[in-house]
Amino acid sequence: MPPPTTLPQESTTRERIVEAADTLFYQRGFEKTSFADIAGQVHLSRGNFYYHFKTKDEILAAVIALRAANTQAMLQSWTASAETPVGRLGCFAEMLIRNRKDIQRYGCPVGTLCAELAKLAHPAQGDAGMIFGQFRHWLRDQFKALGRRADADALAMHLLSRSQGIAALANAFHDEAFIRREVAQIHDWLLTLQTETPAMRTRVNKPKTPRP
Amino acid sequence: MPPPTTLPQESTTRERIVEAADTLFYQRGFEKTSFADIAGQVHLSRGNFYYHFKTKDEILAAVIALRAANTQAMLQSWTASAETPVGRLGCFAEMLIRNRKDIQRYGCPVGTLCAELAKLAHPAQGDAGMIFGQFRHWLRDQFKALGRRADADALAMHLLSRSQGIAALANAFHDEAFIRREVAQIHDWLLTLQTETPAMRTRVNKPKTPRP
DNA sequence: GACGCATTAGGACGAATGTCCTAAACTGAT
DNA sequence: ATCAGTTTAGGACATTCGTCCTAATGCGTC
Repeated sequence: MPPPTTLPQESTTRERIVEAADTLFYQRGFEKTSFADIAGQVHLSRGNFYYHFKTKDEILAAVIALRAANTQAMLQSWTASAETPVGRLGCFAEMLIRNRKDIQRYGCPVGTLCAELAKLAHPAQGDAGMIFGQFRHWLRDQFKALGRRADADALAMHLLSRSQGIAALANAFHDEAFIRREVAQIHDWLLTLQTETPAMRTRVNKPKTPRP
Repeated sequence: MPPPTTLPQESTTRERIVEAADTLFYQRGFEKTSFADIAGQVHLSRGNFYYHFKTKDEILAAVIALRAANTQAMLQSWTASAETPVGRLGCFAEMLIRNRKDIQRYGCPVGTLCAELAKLAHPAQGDAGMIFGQFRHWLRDQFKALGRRADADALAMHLLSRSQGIAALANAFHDEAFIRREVAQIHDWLLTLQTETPAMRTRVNKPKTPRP
């Protein structure tokens, strides 16, 4: 068969492997998930993995790439689904509500993977961090659209940080009410940003409180 | 030898094992740290561990107990070292600055351990979470002393959550400036709490923004 | 039917792991 | 010096891991 410029459907099997690995890496962690675990989920023989993925790090790279693609799609859907920057930022916050059950059980998929890879000093650490970067840049764009050109990145990091903290504690305490309370706070904060006067903005810029 | 009511010095070796395990669990994670790793640090033979600790979970329990004791001591020192509740809460925030190097490399010791144990569905999950509980209750007491009797626990969870988010992102991005910026924000926020009027307090209580 | 290629199954291999046993070494009291 | 109890060293054990090899199978094309 001549090599097609675009992959045909190439990968029913490969995709199923990557999706199973994605789920297992999230639920059990990267290190704890073995070839046998993934093979069991996909009903494949263990040794057969060598055909699709020569090493475990290759699977990890594929999972990170999948998550990056899913993240990009999600960010685009948020961009399309809300008219205003505040509405879009609200979509980001609502993600914590939507995924609250998984978050309480397994934490944030991005945060826990980054933390694990950091401890392993794994080469893919930076690639995993780039998923955070996707959120960061998208959030930054929304804050810029809000008129917060100067401190858009700081605000993006702040909001991302808030979401990470909420996920971490919701996971540790299995506390759904806490998630809802904090997300409501974030919505309130976003509304104050929308209606803030330019004079209030400048106060927030460099070192002091972005009025979280 | 008759069993002394208080342990003598019982444990130079045992203490050294637990301290080495504590460090390694933090830097490499619980699963990734092996008996051989700890033995190497303490210059002991691997098999000898069976004498001191019959299973890896026993070492984990000892490490968690050690961390709980260290946490208690730290909280007491904060209580003693500052006159005002805001000053004490500031000590908590400053911990992020003091430990910024380790946090950037390995994340928060408590948060990353809880996250790992949650994924392993480990029985000691709740014990590790109790270290978060120590911080939570101490913070709650400080907010109560501030006059925030009604929403003290929510404020404690909020501040704890902020610190977790900061640690998570500082770890992912290796960004020291971000830590300093966010900690400065927290200090500013604490000052607003100190000077807030009772009228402003009530607005904050139940569901809406505790004016983070 | 025969060939070529992609895919699969099954297992071998060495290394590492947690656990456990046994014999030696050390220690203090008699 | 002897002895009992504590501590240590060294290695056995079964299991699991990531990796890798080889033979068989499926399948479309000639």
